[in-house]
Amino acid sequence: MERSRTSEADLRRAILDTARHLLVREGYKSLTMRRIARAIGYSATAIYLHFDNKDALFHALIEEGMERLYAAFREAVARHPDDPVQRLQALCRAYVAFGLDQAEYYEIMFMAHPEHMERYPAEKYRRARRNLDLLAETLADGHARGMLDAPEPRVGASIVWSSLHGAVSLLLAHRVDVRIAPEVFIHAAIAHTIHGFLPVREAPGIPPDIPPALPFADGAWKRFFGGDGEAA
Amino acid sequence: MERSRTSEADLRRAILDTARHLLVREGYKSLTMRRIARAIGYSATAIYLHFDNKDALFHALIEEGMERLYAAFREAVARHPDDPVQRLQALCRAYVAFGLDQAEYYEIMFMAHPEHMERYPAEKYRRARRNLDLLAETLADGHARGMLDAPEPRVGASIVWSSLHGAVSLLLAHRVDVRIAPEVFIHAAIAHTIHGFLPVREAPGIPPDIPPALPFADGAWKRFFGGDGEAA
DNA sequence: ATCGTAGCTTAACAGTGTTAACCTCTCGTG
DNA sequence: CACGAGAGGTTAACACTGTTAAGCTACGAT
Repeated sequence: MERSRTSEADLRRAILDTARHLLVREGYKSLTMRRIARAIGYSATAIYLHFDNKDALFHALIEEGMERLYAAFREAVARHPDDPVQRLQALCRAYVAFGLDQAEYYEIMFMAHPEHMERYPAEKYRRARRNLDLLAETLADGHARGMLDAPEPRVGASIVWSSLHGAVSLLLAHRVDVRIAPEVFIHAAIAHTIHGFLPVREAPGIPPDIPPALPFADGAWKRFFGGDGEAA
Repeated sequence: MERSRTSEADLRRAILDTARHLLVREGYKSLTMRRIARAIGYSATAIYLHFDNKDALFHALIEEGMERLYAAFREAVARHPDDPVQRLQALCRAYVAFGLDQAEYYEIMFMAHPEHMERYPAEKYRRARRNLDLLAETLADGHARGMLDAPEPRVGASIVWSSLHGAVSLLLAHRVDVRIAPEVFIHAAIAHTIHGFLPVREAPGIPPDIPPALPFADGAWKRFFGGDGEAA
């Protein structure tokens, strides 16, 4: 139809833009090949000339999302160059804000079912890793200054991510107790995430460190981790 | 075919069992109406005589899953009737163990896309709420004894859930950094979750409480929460 | 003996992702 | 300039999906 917009070979660009818009405006379930094609005035199969399959299109969108999140993260870091705790808090806020504000982006980035991610090349998660690195550096900084208890920043960064991801995904799925105001929940989630890295004081009945050793006696998750050792 | 098993009108039971087995053995994507039907020797439409639609079948499975989780939770509570911190830890372990051991159950219970949950009657989440109640009671107990800092147990319970859910869902999606051993990550996630409720000590540059007021200056997530006020 | 209906069937619809075959038009080379 | 190659697009089709409409069969009650 009005094919003037995609005059050159940047149809790939048009596909991605349309996919993103469709995702944001119509929602996840409306993101189908035929619908994208119809929106840009091409046939569905034309998409396959630029993307191997729907997964590949998803991966491209995920990379874009990671880039956006990274931009938000860097801005948060730049805003608090001195205080690592404040910086950590700014990062947490940036993450939650990104997740709620760009909900559909977040969904395909972090909530897409593993089935879609099977063929995902682990290579491409480098962009995602940069975001974790910013968290790890902040934790390491705070640990060095004695303000945060994060002896293993890399693990700590994943914990921060994991904790915030839980909050965002439950919010997006509307699974949080209705009697709790969203703002309260968000504030509590961020506070708890940071709180978990603050040094503890001795108190009655509290071991200096949460118990040691293996978290489970029996091999509960062995079945799960038995099959494949790689992740991303 | 061999329809002797479903001699009576408990075909509903057979559908649920088959769906669960199929889910566990073949994975999420193989859980289709036709496949379930074929497995029990009925036609696909026969399922619609016992369930309104696929969502309703999912809901039934979710309720079963919630029941199982509740059983595991009650066992954890019974094992540590005295120490709330130990009890909280046992609950955390039970949750993670359930998530990893019954991965497919966990997926439809907590990771199914909101699209599937649109028509879900909020009423039915009462079973889910009981699990949160056990967490809340434990937090309240610990708070009363000065061992845990959880002034609002109901919020705290959701935070615990949220935190663990993040860990489990990232593990199930194989999204955790490959350089971190799963056992290490799991232990750190549980430890951090509990740690977040331990009283802090004064330290250089750390405010007594993580900052007050609204977590965001601009109305970042307003678009998200603007539309619908109900959740579940 | 007949009617109603519970319980199940087949046929069909509107979708989905994806592939194969074809068509057209431009561009580099003999 | 003529021509073959191939880039970039098309339609038709396959094997699926959830779901609905219509029809069949057999049994229990009147």
